[in-house]
Amino acid sequence: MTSIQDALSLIARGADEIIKLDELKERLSRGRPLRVKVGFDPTAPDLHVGHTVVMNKMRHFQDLGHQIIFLIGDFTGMIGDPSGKNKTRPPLTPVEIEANAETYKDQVFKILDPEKTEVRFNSEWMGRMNAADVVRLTSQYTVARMLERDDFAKRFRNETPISIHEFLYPLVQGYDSVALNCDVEMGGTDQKFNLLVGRALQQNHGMDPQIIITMPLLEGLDGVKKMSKSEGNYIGIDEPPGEIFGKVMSLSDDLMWRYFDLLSFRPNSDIEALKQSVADGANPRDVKFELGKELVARFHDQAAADAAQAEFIQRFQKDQLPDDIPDVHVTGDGDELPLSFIIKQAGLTASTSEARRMIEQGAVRIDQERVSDASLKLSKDTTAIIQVGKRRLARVTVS
RNA sequence: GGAGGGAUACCCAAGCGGUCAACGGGGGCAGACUGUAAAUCUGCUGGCUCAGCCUUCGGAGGUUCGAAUCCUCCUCCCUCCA
Repeated sequence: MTSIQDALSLIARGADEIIKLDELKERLSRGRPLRVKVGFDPTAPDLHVGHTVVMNKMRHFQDLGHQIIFLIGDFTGMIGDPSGKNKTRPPLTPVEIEANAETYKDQVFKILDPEKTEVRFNSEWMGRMNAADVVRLTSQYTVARMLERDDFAKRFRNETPISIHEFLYPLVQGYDSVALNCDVEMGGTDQKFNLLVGRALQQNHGMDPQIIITMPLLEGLDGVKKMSKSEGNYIGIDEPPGEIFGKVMSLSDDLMWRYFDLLSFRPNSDIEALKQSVADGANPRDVKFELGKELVARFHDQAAADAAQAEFIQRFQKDQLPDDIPDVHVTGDGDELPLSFIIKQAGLTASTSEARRMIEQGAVRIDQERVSDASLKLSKDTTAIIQVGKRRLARVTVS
């Protein structure tokens, strides 16, 4: 049995804030499994490693024997979380929500043990509410307190529109905690306000307020903006091994440590040792290899991780061709076809104009030989490996 | 309801009758370099089987030898007043 002290240090690792630590300590000392909720909007079915920061923490709780509740906000999804932007999201159909929820589950269970996870939908209780119930819910919080929330406050001050229904989001999320009788709720730092509303509502219902734990938001590959699909700066957890590995390798040497802190399951002592080794002159690339392998192994398996590294070394360090090269067939009128046309037809560039530019910039190689003539033509019945840059290539047959 | 401001390529943003396929920045891509798809430096960043041709500046018309730039109408967004 883990001691309370050990449990606390594991829970606190990487957390941005715990409100309140004393309550958590007290709750743990009760000796029963805690009910720990994390909610997700089923808006985007694709998860990226940024989402897993919180999931990793769920995993910690699960490992400590607590009850994890994976709440799918199918009802709140219709509102759209006002955290951040002002754009109203289009409402999802039940079918889309169901499909997204399934995808979510598949991906989440790469980290969590499905046997020990309670999956719930908040339409379960929200869908049953009538107008009177909703009025009762809204009576439990004031406009003034709503406007304490930073983004509401800003929008109000700047006279940017705030729709009334947006106020419902935090209330519903808070009510979820009442309905589920939660001891703990976690989320990103941007969720802090919503999480706090849960505490207030629980108290109104005569319950002990939940402890809230916020986790930092992970920066995207660019190291500046937070990771998000729309920014394209993400590592998706269902991406192929080579992609995950490669994207980790594209992290700047500085940003890599942030990823270690928030994504690695390695103990702190390990990470400190790695930092020290780099400070002592070790190649940061090799440390990055370790991170890349850990993530590939988590979302695929160890063999895939080793293969991804081997492939990376072969391709980018030794500049050799990969093992599996896609075959593409290109056809057109005339006895010979312009190379730029072939490159585009093969899907290696978006347009022939771009293909020409690539050729002019020395990015194109045919059977490993660099080509510089943008008006080069290839005769029919040739088969060659065409490369555009380091990452795009195909074995192309012209006919 | 009234008054005013704006809509330019992936994003931000110049341009205000020809020299504009459209400055600059971001992002992206490529090259060089390298111990990395790090960092740094450089280049490119409408389309086309491309020494030429074609289509772009919210939409539709119009003025003009010539328009992103002027006029008319339309659509959408924003600000202020009520």
